[in-house]
Amino acid sequence: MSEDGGKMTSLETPKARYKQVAELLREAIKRGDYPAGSSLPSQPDLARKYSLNQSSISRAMAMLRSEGLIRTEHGKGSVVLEVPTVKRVRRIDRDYRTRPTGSSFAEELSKEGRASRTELVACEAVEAPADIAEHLRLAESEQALLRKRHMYAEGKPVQIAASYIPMSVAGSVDIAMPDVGPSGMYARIAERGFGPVRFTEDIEVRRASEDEASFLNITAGQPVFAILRTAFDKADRPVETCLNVLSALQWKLTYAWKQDVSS
Amino acid sequence: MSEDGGKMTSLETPKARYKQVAELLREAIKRGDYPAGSSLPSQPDLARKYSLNQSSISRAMAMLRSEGLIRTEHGKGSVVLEVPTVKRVRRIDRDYRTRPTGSSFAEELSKEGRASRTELVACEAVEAPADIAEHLRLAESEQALLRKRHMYAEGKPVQIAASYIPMSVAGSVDIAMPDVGPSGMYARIAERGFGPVRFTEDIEVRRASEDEASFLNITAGQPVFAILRTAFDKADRPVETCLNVLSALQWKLTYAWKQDVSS
DNA sequence: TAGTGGTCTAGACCACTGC
DNA sequence: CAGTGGTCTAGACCACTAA
Repeated sequence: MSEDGGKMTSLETPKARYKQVAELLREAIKRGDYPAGSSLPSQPDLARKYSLNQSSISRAMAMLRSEGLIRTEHGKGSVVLEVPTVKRVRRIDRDYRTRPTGSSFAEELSKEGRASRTELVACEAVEAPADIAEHLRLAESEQALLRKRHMYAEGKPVQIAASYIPMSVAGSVDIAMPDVGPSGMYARIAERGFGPVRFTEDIEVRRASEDEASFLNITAGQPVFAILRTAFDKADRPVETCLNVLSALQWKLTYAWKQDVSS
Repeated sequence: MSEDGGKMTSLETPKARYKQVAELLREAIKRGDYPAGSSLPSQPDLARKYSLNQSSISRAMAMLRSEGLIRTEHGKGSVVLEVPTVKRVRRIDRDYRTRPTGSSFAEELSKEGRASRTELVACEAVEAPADIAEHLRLAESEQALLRKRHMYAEGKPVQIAASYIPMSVAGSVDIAMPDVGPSGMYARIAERGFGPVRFTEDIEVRRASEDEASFLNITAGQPVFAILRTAFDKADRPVETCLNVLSALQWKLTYAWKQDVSS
């Protein structure tokens, strides 16, 4: 706290008062007065402090919430979130072999010295959602093997991953049984004669659903990356597609590749 | 209009009323009752229609605004925006030669049968912003040649592009003088001995500034892609970096590449 | 239970727009 | 000028959380 020791902090009116309150709180958070994980003062307290109505304070909080700075829980209060903006590196060049999609999640993080953990949430044959089915060119009612994982970095949830493989490619659910990483899956697929040689990644930004927000520890409606990677074999048949969902405001994506201009 | 012909539409209270109003308007927009470009009814009108206070209606509008569905102008009203979600394709494979970064903006669009236009906004030597300077590894106070463009698809603004080239690479401002596309620029740079062979693209999502929102015809604070592509020459020296800003909710990015797993 | 945040009203004032 | 949206208040009620 630098200049707001007293009870009264009169707000002038070049801008809306609730915006000024949001501004002050935003600065206080950046300054470290309210470190990540700590709670902001209650709305009645803030209302008294700034001589404002609770409604106005509530609007200020809504603003910070929509900026992804805080997370509010009914009956409890508002806690400050972390805004790490970490890099997620996906390399695309000729050096990659066994992991043609970029290194695996765990490896990317450990390279940066960050502990990580992956949790298998589901592994079963399902009817794929429409957009997935389209990418995999699934026939009517053809099922796909779904492997859904939750991924954590240093104990904190960061990504939801759902991999779909046509049952005609997977053969049976057993292919994923001794739990293996994505590179392992590609090896299994290759053994069955569907080795991937071409990849596409569609990057979309959309608003997080309630479920996604709850797991990722953000507020519903905040933008998330929905990255859909599809692998094709030599016959240009889609053999796997994987949907990754992660907070768009907290991660950067990096693509890198080499290219001879002369050739 | 399906079920709201009358004046009264009583709102039950499983959810907040302003959310229900937002929901109804959202559906009406999707249904086509309010086509893109048209205005919604005024807030007093809506307040009367739903027997609500103007404040509540205002909250509903704020919600639609934060979803990128409408754009509100003070004293005028709220107009419905378009939500195209068009694909922007960036290919990364060995077929690309003169345009190693993916085809040029104009070409991508024309491939989809969409008219496009590029407007040169600035072309001058400047002090580069800190993050740009870092990517270009600029020495203290070394200037860079800035080429800033505004890009339109079918008359509508879609992208802001700012290319920076170290003056030591560009030689002089003349290099960009007869206005050329990005491929042309790479050719010029190559003639001067700095042909790019390696590229990185950093994809970040952040909230649009007032200026960006104004040009892109979205609301300030809406998420935008900030894509920073950097080109390196054989000596691994950064020779150009280009920042593209475009609405994240209206565009998809696609990366595609080939990869021999066997090799 | 007391404290928290979320919603809503009735009424008010202001700033901006267009005529 | 009238009409628009943006803000704010005072007070109220509710739903949720914790002790």
